[in-house]
Amino acid sequence: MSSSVRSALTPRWERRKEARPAELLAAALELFVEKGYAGTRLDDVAARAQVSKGTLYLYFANKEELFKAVVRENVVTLIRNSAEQAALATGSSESLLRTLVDTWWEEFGNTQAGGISKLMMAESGNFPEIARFFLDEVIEPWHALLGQVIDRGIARGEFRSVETSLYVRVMTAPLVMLSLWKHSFGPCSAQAIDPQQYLATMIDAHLASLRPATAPPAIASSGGSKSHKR
Amino acid sequence: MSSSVRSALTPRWERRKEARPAELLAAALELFVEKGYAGTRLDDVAARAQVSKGTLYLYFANKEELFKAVVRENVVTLIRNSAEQAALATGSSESLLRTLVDTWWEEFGNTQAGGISKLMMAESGNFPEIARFFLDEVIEPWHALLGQVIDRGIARGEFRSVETSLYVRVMTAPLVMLSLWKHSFGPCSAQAIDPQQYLATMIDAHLASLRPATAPPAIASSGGSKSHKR
Amino acid sequence: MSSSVRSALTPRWERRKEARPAELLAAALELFVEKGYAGTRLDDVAARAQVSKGTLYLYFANKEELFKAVVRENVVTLIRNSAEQAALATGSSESLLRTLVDTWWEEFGNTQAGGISKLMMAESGNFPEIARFFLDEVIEPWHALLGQVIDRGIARGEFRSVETSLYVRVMTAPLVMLSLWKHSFGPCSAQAIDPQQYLATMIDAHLASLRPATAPPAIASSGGSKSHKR
Amino acid sequence: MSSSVRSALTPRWERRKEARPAELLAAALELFVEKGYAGTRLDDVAARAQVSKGTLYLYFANKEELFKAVVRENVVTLIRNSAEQAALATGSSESLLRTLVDTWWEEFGNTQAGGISKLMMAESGNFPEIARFFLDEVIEPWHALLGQVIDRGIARGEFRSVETSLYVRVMTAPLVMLSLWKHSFGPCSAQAIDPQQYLATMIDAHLASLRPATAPPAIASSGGSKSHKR
DNA sequence: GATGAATGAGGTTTCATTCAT
DNA sequence: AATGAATGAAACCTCATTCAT
Repeated sequence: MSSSVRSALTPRWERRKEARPAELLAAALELFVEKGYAGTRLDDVAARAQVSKGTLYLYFANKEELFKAVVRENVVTLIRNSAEQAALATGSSESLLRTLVDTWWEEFGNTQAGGISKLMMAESGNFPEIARFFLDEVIEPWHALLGQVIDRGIARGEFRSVETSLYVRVMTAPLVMLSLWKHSFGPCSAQAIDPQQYLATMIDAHLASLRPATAPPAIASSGGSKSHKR
Repeated sequence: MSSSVRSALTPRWERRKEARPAELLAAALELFVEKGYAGTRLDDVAARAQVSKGTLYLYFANKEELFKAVVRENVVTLIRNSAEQAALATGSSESLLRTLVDTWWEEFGNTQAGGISKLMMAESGNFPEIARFFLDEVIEPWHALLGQVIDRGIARGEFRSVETSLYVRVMTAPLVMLSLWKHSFGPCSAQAIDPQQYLATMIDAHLASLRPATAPPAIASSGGSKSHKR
Repeated sequence: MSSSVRSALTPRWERRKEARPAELLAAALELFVEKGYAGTRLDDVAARAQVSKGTLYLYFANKEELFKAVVRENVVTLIRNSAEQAALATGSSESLLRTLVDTWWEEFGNTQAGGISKLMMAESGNFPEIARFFLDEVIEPWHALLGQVIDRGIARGEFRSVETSLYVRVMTAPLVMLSLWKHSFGPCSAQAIDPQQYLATMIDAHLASLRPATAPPAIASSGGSKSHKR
Repeated sequence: MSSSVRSALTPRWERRKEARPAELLAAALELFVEKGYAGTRLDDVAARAQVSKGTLYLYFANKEELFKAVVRENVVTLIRNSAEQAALATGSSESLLRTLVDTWWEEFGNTQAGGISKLMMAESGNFPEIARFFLDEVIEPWHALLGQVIDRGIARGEFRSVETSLYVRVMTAPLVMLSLWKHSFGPCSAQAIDPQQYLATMIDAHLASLRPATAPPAIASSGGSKSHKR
């Protein structure tokens, strides 16, 4: 409410001023993801954000800080997304898992922010501090969230017993790889992967894997993979 | 004949000369993996190989060619390894899969060359040509090899029917991620992942997933994960 | 209008900015002429223009482009000069020729830009494109201009008939050589050539050569060389 | 005589040894003329002479000395040639001049050594010492020789009186320019100059110029240009 | 707040020169 | 005498960063 009032009274240039950091971060994200940290020139970031190079330095102390800000900025979005997921705890654990995976792709993996993962993979060695941050704020929460759902399934007898801490990693790997692929080999590869089919294959595999050995609920198990085509 | 005589008499520096390219490539691999392409200075490569900067240029036309040579050099080894695997096609498909995964880790993922994967993820955008090469010479052959084993299992009734082309990707993802992790977040992460347990979890999950719905051979299925300590 | 106002108010550094390219080109011209293309270091060009090395690259993409710009910049001046000459078409062809030669020396040969000729001689092999440019924009126009005057003399019966296209080259050679000499052996040679006397000798020789066989105007013929003061 | 005896007794490799410097100088000459001093790499010189780079240093202390040797080597030949010319002092001064010019072209201007002139023009600033040498050993002797012939013509009443010291320069300029052209703009220029016609034009012009005002020997004067075949 | 011209440290690359064999 | 691998100084060029306006 207050924001709408302010926007009406705020002169155009002042609104710009407040929008600046976001514009700069957006431009920087694109370029960092596309070219890597070292390959990104601040000249280009400024050009893409349509400001002068000097302006960048009004908002970010240096390239490193800009990079960190890009990661942090997009990481908070991720956290927000994954936190939202945590709420929806109704229904079967199977459907919960399916929803979680689908949402992950829509809200994160398929987002420009998904490129953040590639960035962190490539640059974590050079920015341990920010890697730590990403680990704490994104990876751990995600593992926790996913682990909760699996533990819930085990507790309710829907899933067999597994070592959750490892299983979440195994299950997450195909998700992250899908995102990485999009930003790395994807453009080079002739036959593109269809994300929906890939995700369906992955979730079906794991639901099959998690089904208790003596499991009778075979009704819903096979439906998923067929219905999930794009 | 003369060559064998020569090798006995060959002076130290001449033997060095023949070893030089390999030494340079080894030094370059380490640094590229550690610092990334742009972050690696040729000064440092030369220093680590204990030669002068100029010597690098006797063997590689420029930094880009050095990079390509590093990838190719380590890639041919991979190809050879994965090709060797293809030969051993006896026993149950389950044990074949287990062996394949174990060997993958020992021969590639846990090797310094495993860092190549991280390199390619990070730099494929800047070197499309070499990315294509990696795709053709490593990824595709691996997918084909893994696919053959799965298809074999399906044909023999050991596995349920799956879309192999997608399944191999889903199954490969945790392997690659394990390797990536080691070179990215690994050093930052407090609690290290135990590779053996991780691999056991992954292979058990997929064997469970692949087991036919009416699967009777439940005897051997669970043993794997428990026995793979360390 | 605004521009004239601005120039009065324009701060010092801004006026510099506009003058920069010219200052850089001037410094570069001096050094290229003095040391040759390869012998000229961009450090020195920058130093002579009292800017940093990096500033050069704000205005010229690289050394080659700087060189080309130097030639082009000075070539347009030459063209302008030679074009001006074309206007003066009154009086005897003899006096026209004398004026042309004198002006050539004053406006071109004796100018710093005269060093351009030396540059082109030395570097035309390495810069065929720019050589072509020089040929089209300087040499050809000059040959055409000189040829017109000679043809005029022939048409008016003042000169004997000669193959103009060749004659202009023969006549131009001593001019160019004088200019080259100044930038090559001149500094080494003990006894300097007096340009005025040299040019007088040259023009007298050619006027004598061009005089029709049955030529009666012997009065003025010998006077020229003696009367040329200084 | 002694040389033929020696060549018979000298083993092949020893003759090679003596021939080496000449081969090296020949290779160096070609490259210096083609690429200029700085543009010539010793690697290429060695390669063209089919020896290793180190071998060059057995014969020449460094690049500069090689350059000087190239100039000297080719200059002594020139001197010898021009000295030989001095001997033949029979016949009319006109025919002497014609012969001198023709021989100059055949023995020097049209020779690969003619490229030396271009070299000296371009590099004299960087090698004052060698420029001095060239001046003393080539330019001065040539001027002297040409001056003698002109003075002889004046003394015998065949030529009008001119300031010889300047006239020789004016007359030499077209010769040198022809040689320079061949190594500079020649390859760029569409319509090639025909050397014979050019030289005929030049010599005819100067013979016409030198003819005494009351010149009666009009019989032979015009014939030259027409009779110069090819 | 915004600009963009200017800087200069630092990287890649070249090539004359050396020297162990 | 001949080699050619190795060197390292020096050149070109880039780009993050500063600062006067």
